[in-house]
Amino acid sequence: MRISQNKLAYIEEAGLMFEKLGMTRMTGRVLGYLLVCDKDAVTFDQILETLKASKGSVSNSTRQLIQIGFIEPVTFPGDRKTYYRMSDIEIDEILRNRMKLFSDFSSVLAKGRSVKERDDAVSKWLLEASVFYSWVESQIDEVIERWQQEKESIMNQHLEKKS
Amino acid sequence: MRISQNKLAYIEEAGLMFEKLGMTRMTGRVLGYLLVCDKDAVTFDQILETLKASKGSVSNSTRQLIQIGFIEPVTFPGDRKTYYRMSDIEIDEILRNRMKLFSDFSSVLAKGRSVKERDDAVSKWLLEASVFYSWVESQIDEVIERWQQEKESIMNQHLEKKS
DNA sequence: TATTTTGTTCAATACATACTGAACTTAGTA
DNA sequence: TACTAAGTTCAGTATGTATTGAACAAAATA
Repeated sequence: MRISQNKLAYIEEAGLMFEKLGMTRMTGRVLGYLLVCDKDAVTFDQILETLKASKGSVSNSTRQLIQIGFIEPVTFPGDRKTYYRMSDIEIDEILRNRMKLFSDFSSVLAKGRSVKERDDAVSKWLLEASVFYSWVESQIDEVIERWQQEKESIMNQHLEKKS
Repeated sequence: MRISQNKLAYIEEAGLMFEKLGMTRMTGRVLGYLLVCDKDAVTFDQILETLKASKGSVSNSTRQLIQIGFIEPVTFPGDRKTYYRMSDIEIDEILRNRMKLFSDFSSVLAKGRSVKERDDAVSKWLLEASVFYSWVESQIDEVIERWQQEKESIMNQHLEKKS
C-alpha cells in the first residue's frame, strides 16, 4: 500500500513550513508524515522508505521531535522495533515556547538602550519597544489561559462560521 | 572618535539576535549600529569601517532594512553622501508582520487534515490546532489595538514596577 | 568633457550546516 | 555464545546562502 501523491506533496509542504520556523526540512517532513500517515504508529523503516532519507537523518529528526514533545516512541512486546506516533501534545505549549523569542528580543532592545551614551529619539524607541514586547508576552499568556477555559465555545464559534 | 567596545559587543549581539529571527547577521549588525551609534545619522562609509564589512554586504543590508522600514536614507544639499538613520517605525508594525507566520502555520495544519483519509485523534488535533492559531492571531490584533489605546498607561505601569 | 566620489551589482568564495553512508552499539534470538 | 536485527553515531559530502571584491553605473564637480 503506497502513500498517495497528495500526502507526499503535503509532507514536502510541511518540510518547508518547519524550515521557515527554524527547524530542519527533514524534521518537518517526518512530522508531516506522522500527521497524515493515517496509521496508529509507524516504524523507523516506514519513515526511511517514505521519505527516501538516510537512517542518520531520520534518527536525528525523530530525536528532535521527541525532545520537543511532538512525537513519542512506542514499543510492543514481542516486537523489537520502535514505533513512532504523534503525542497528544497541547498546542498552546508550542506557542508558549515560541514566545520565549519575544523576551529575548525585548532584552536585546533594553540592553541597546543601556549601551547608548545619549538620550535621544532612538533611546525612547528602544524603551518603548522593549516594554511593548514584554507586555505582549504577558498578554499572550492571558490569551492562552482564555483558550484553555473557553476552548469548546471558541471551537464551536469557528465551526458555525464555516457553515 | 572610535566606537566603544561595549557598543561593538552589542552590535554582534544584535547580529545574532536578528539571525535567529531569520534575517542575516550583517543586517542585524547594521541595525544594531544604527540603534546605538548616538549620531543623528551615519554614512555608508562609517558603517563599512565600524563593521569591517564589504560595500556589497552593507549595500544589501541597508536596502533590506529600508525595505522593512527599520531605517531610512537621508540626504543633505551640498553633500553627495547618503546618510542612514532609524526611521520612526511603529513597533506594533513589526509584530503584525511576524504574525503572518501564524496564519501560514494554521493553513498548513488545516491542509493536513484535508489530506487525511481517516478521522482519528490526529485529525481532531489538526482541527483544534489550526483553529487555535488563527484565533490567537485575531487575539493579537486586539492586543495590538489595546496597546495603541493604552500605551501611555502601560508604559507608566512598567516604569513604576521598576522603582 | 574628463574626473572623482558614491553606491550597486554580480560572479566567485567562504562558511555553516543538513544529509548521507559506513561503522558501530545494543539487545533480542537461535 | 554466535548471529541477526534495529537504531545511533560520526566523519565526510553536498547544498544553500552570506559575504567579498572587482567591475560597473550614476551623478556631481572641475
